Amino acid sequence: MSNYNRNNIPRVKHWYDERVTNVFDDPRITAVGLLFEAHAGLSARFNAQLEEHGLSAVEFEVITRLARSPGNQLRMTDLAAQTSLSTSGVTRVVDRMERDGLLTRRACPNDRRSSYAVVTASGMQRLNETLPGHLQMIEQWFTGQLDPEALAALLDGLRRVRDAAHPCATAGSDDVSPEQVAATDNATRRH
Amino acid sequence: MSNYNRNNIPRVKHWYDERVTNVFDDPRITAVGLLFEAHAGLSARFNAQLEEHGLSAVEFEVITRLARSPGNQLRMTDLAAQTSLSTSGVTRVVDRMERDGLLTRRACPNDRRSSYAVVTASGMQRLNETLPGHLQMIEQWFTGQLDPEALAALLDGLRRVRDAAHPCATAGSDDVSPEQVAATDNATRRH
DNA sequence: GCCCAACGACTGCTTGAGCAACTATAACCG
DNA sequence: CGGTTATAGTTGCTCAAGCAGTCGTTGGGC
Repeated sequence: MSNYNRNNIPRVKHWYDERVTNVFDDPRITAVGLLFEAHAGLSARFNAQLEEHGLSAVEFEVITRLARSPGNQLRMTDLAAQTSLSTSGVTRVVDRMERDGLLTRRACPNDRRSSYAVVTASGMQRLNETLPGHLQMIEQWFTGQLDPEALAALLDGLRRVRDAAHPCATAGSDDVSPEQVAATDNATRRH
Repeated sequence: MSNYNRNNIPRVKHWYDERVTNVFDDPRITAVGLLFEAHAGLSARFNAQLEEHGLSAVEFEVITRLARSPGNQLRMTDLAAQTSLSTSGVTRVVDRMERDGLLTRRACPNDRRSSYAVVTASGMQRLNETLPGHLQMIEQWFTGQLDPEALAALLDGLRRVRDAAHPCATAGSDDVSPEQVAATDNATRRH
């Protein structure tokens, strides 16, 4: 370590003004803050709308992921891998949603250890009631805030960050090969 | 195909390919997924590094926000407004951090209802140990993933989404007038 | 000065999520 | 086959966080 970088803060790049008033007001922190606050803000908006339909964010994610899977079903483990939940978390969400009639468990014919979570007719109906409003919220607070080029740039940047940082979230899906999943999964999934 | 949009999903716009394979694979959902997965991925990376220094994400946010406030202190309520926590949540985080010697409570001289949370010397030291690695993580997984223009575009887009959707989070800070805070706060803060 | 509404912080209770331990099944291997 | 190991899911325990209710304090109206 030479002496052009006396403080032990990593060397800054040149995409921001170096004259910072306070060490803790680092532009990198601000950048992260921007992403996190955007996320928090959207979450809050979405939660409010989802709650009107009696769904929490995780329940909505679960039912959506099931609904777009073949047969409207997914094995518990695959569901856990696709969501931000642990397997025990999935057990409990499915418990609640089964109690509420949105989902059912179905035994897996080939493997008696596995069971599928399946969306019921009532669950599909709930989703159909919820989704239009949800898409509207997305347009209102997210995609509609930017013109097409800016949005494309934003999504492009997000995709790159996601690809770099995200510890995999598409197990059991058809658009990702299982080997690819197995390779990256479980390494950094949970802190 | 005359009846290709018989479901009640709102009509899609034109910044993406309209030929979707599945109603639930709407590009708007994908866009949100991108943002949320980027957030989740970064969170996981950051948490891992913070945990090495014995800090949770909220604790790090708390101590950072205190450290960049005048006097390394903030009233409990203002701290709550700046973080994603409720006031009772702040009470408990500060409890834990006080127990761990990172923070102290200090009575407010003018208002005996209020109390300040103050960073201790030990807390500042912990922060100084943690911060360099944290900034390095940000560069590694976020800002360093993109060239300057792409990053600027990303941040610009995020800023606009944040400004639209975020229900205020800078109370008690000097860069925002208190009236401005009071006006937007509490309206949509918590679901 | 007195009263009452507003405010700041704290506490009891509940909920949701993760980890670790456990059970049942499957796969592998000799 | 019989035994060992790995996998799928569930359950007990713990912990963090929010809501609602409480207590002390403040400040405005009279």
